[in-house]
Amino acid sequence: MKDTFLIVDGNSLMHRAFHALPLMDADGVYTNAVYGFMSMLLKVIREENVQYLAVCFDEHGPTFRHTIYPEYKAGRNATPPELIQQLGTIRTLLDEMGISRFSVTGWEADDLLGTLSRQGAEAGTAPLLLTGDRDALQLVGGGVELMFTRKGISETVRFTPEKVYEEYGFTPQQVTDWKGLAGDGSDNIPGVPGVGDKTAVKLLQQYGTLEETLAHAGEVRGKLGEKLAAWADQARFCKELATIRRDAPVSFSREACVLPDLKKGIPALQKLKLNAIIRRISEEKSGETAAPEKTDGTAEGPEMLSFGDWAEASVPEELTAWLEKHPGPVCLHVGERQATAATEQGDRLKIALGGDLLTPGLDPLEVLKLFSPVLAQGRAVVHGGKELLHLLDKSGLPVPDRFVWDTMLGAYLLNPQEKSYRLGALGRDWEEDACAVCSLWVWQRDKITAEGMDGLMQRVEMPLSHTLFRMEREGFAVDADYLRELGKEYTEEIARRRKEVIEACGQGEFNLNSTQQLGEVLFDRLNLPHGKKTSKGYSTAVEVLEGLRWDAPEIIEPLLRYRKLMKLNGTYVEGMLPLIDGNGRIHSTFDQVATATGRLSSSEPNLQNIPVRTEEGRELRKVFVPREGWVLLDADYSQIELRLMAHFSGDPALVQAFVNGEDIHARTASEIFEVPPEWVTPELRSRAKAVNFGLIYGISGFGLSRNTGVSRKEAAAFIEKYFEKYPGVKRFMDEAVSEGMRKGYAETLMGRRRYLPELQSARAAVREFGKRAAMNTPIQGTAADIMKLAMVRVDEALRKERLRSRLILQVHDELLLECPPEEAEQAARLLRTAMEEVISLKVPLVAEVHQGKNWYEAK
DNA sequence: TAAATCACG
DNA sequence: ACGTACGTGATTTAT
Repeated sequence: MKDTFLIVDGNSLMHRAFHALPLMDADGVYTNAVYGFMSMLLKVIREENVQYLAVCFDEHGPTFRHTIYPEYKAGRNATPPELIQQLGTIRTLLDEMGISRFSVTGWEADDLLGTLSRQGAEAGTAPLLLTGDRDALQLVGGGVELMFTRKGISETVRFTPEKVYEEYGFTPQQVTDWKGLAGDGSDNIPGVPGVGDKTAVKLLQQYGTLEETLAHAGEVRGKLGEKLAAWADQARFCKELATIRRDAPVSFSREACVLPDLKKGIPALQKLKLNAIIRRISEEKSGETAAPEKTDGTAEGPEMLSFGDWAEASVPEELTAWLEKHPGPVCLHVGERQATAATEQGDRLKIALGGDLLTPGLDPLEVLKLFSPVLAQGRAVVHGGKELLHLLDKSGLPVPDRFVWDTMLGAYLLNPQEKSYRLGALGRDWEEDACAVCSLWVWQRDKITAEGMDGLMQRVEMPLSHTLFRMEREGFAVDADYLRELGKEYTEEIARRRKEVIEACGQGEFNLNSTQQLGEVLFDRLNLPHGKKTSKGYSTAVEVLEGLRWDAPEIIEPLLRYRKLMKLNGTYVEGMLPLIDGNGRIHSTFDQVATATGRLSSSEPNLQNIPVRTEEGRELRKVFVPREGWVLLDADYSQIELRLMAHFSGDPALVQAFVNGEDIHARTASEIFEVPPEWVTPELRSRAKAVNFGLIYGISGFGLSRNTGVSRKEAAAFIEKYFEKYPGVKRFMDEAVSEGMRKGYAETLMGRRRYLPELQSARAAVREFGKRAAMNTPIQGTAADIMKLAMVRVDEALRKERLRSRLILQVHDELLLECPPEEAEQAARLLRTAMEEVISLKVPLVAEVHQGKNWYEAK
């Protein structure tokens, strides 16, 4: 694997950071752009395993482009003085940290990027450009890739040549042709008058280059042809202007650009009080011997801030007046006996609720109504916002579309494995009031930024809670009559099968549901071979019973059938019927703070485990229907976890397989069993599939053998063969474990963490579990990140396009929408695009969308 | 409240 | 020499 050489357009990144972050004034020194710059740089350094680093800047004064075209970049707004000041600061800081910095009088940063990336590629590194300037897209290719900053600073999109084409409709080579035709307002490059972005793309798709386009100007009909002919020279000139030079007077050397130990830069960062950056650097490895730090994520907790005396409101006017006097973010809490509000500045207020003759208090609903303006203005800080949204909605009050912060979600990101996310459980013995919310908020926002999770918080978890609220409110229609009908069939057969089993056993009545009693009858009285495990008796799990098929088919067959139907009827029919509301819909709850990996969970009812694997169970999906006259859309990611394994490992064979759109399990079979693709039987493919799953779960020979029935020896051989054929995957798995040991946690692509104290355990079995979790969490967790972001995007797009279609369910890698039939096609397109383009990886993401009149059909 | 079982990704 | 596939929730029985 080549070493990554990160080349940064310093000016571009500073501008992005400056405009993305609020102006922070620490002792009269503006540091928002410096902070944003360093934050971004660190993020990329960590995520991309950067070995070499160079930061390029523009020099003051005219460039060679100005000498041939004095109007170049004319009309631009002057750089604000607060930014100019920070440009100086960052240069000094980079020098003090020992990070190589390039700038040459008369040349722009772009040209330095062009030159260094060419030299870097020639020297055998993998150059990666970091910029927010689209001009630089022309440099992509020949081993050079580009990270484009988007939406402020916390999100980046990676561009390969293919991605450039996908996104813009032209190749990197055509960027200059495109600018020659369409021009560029921000650089004051005119292009051909009357030719805009779209026309330019169309021309280039037909003719390939600017020169070819101009040569065929005669064929182009109408005004466009005339314009092309008339402005041909200007177009050629503009192309030249837009062409980034790759021969600037700079030179790359590994010695000069090697990434320094960032810890050495801490004193320089301290001068600027960039504490969040310092904390992040301190967590990074430095050499081999860095001791793993606190591993449970609970070493330090939030402190209760100090607040002034309680203001008390006993009439609505007092509360309203207080809220109006506090224009910034307000932390809110509505408890059993009192409602409270608090601000970061230390003001607080309480209102007694309920009340009786002796202690008067306001109506809770009334108080909620008085909080309403603060909520509607999006300046509320809350704990458990989704529940509050339901409360507001049910009270007929306006439902806000955003909060400033949700401390429940913050606590989850900081440690997804807390026992409870109740407010009282998070701070030590705090009262559950707005002061607790406020204290948590202030502490969390720094901590989350310092840990690189602000983007995940702001762009994923916070908006997702609103999406989930809407999904829960909408619910999913069920055909209750059909469900009851199925229940009747199940119940009848259950009774028949029960009799059959009891009779066949010949030991009199006993409770078939009791594994203990069943075990006694089967293994003690009838002396069937109790093949497997014991703990408080014998196991009667399906695997065990299946092993007894030949010993006592007259018992086992009806027993298995009984178990199956019992499950279907008990859990899915009996369990679900009471949950249907007056409109024939069920409203599952999506828990956003339930899992260690970042996935959602679903309960009451759990709609994420509705049967599908057997035809019998699958029938149940016919009861899940869209509302009258509408249709269901079902979209699922194809092999997202294996694709992520390909992305993370970068293993060429695996990446290639996905890029080529191959049947991945068949391909794996062909590789590890060393047979030509056309010889791969279903049996071989299915074994390979089990191996692939095993890898995602953190492979072990024993686990694979138990799950597939092959011998341990064979299982071990499969794994060995796999790692031989896909060495990148082996490297990735080893790296995941050692990183987990080093940092104390596993991390996803978007920076979500799961602490792994198991890796420090004295018990080998626990440590082994920790290792498997270290391998699995980045994969499962990143898949969760991606799906969550996709959901936010889909929801956002549906609302923006004013469609009536709505999201109603998520099942980890699958999304369900219900939509009016006339919207189905548009919604399907929107779904697929949003899901596939939510992030750019080394392999394509593929989403398949199906439509149907119930869930059975749509899947 | 825990353990066993089984439904899903 | 440890003893395991990763992540969930619902139901039932037994304690």
